[in-house]
Amino acid sequence: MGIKGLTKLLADNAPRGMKEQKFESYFGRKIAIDASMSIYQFLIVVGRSGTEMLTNEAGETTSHLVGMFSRTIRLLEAGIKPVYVFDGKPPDLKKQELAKRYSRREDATDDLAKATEIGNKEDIEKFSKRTVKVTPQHNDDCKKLLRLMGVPVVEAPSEAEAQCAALCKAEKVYAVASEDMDSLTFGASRFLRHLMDPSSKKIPVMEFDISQILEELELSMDQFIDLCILCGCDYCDSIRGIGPQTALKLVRQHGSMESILENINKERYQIPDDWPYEEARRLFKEPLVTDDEQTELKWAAPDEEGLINFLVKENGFNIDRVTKAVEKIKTAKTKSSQGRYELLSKNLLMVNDVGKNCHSLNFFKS
DNA sequence: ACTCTGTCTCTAGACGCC
DNA sequence: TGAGACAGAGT
DNA sequence: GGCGTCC
Repeated sequence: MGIKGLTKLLADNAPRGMKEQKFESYFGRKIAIDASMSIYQFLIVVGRSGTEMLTNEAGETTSHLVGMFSRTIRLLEAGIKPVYVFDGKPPDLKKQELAKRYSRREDATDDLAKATEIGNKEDIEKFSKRTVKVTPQHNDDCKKLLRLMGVPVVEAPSEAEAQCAALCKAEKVYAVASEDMDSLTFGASRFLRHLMDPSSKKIPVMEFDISQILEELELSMDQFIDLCILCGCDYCDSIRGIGPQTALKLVRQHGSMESILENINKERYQIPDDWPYEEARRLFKEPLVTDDEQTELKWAAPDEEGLINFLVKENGFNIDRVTKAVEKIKTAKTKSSQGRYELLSKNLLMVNDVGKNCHSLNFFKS
């Protein structure tokens, strides 16, 4: 998934487009997050021991709810306003990639069966994680949870990453938080990695600024998209023998994919038959996203009764934990409700990029 | 020397208690 | 899945 | 920091 080798390419060629930030500096910010990606991680790791997971009385998995609940509280307590974006129907070009993932899961399922037969605990642990799949039920559970928590949910018509980027471009959120580099290819103006990594891991939040990156690479956005397709994306094969370095060189030299295809040595580089680079390009440049100006993202008060019904009664959560969490959400809401502008003007919040970015009112709104 | 490819590896949440 | 380390091959 | 628990 994502764009092959793009992190390193940017680190080497556009270092000024990436900067380390403190987790705390996102106080008051609206941040878009790909929900399915988060759910997937939770299912892999939360409360897992072999094939055993956290479950409710009916035996249904609750790991995704536990993970989503505690992470979201953590974000709210940091004054961050998360927007979770859920996947819709994947574009046809992604079918190949999805088929690959499906077959990998099939392999893992076989490996898991063997390991279970032999009783190899380590292998059971390893392979069971690879069989994880996010189902519509998981998604629905988490939508319900988030709505009860008063956190906005966006249902993307197609790719969640594309919808996140669209929210960012429309300045409805400040940035997209993801581990997936194709957020940049979709045109997110700001992109955060490692936002969720605890400070104990000593990994700082890395903020990517697309306009700075383009400036430094001396590429237009269209050229950047062609660069990403050449490096290798989810939508089509890349050209054998062309990696990040060569891709960057070719785009700089020829300016566009059409020109590259006209000019490169076709003996050395085999272009795949019916290579759908134009379609891939279109999916990055004009992805299917909802774009309703009316939909205002709202962070509402938590529904305590609803949360107790859903989490405690239906899913076996500890009631004290839930009521305490509700208090945390309320406190966090009060604290951050005065907003970023007031805190900045009172000098209660120190950030290092104020002067550079405060030319627009939207800076404070998103 | 540089770049790409394949293969192997590890890794993946959050919290609180000790 | 991704990303780092490494060996090996091609230019 | 290591380790068990969350459901």
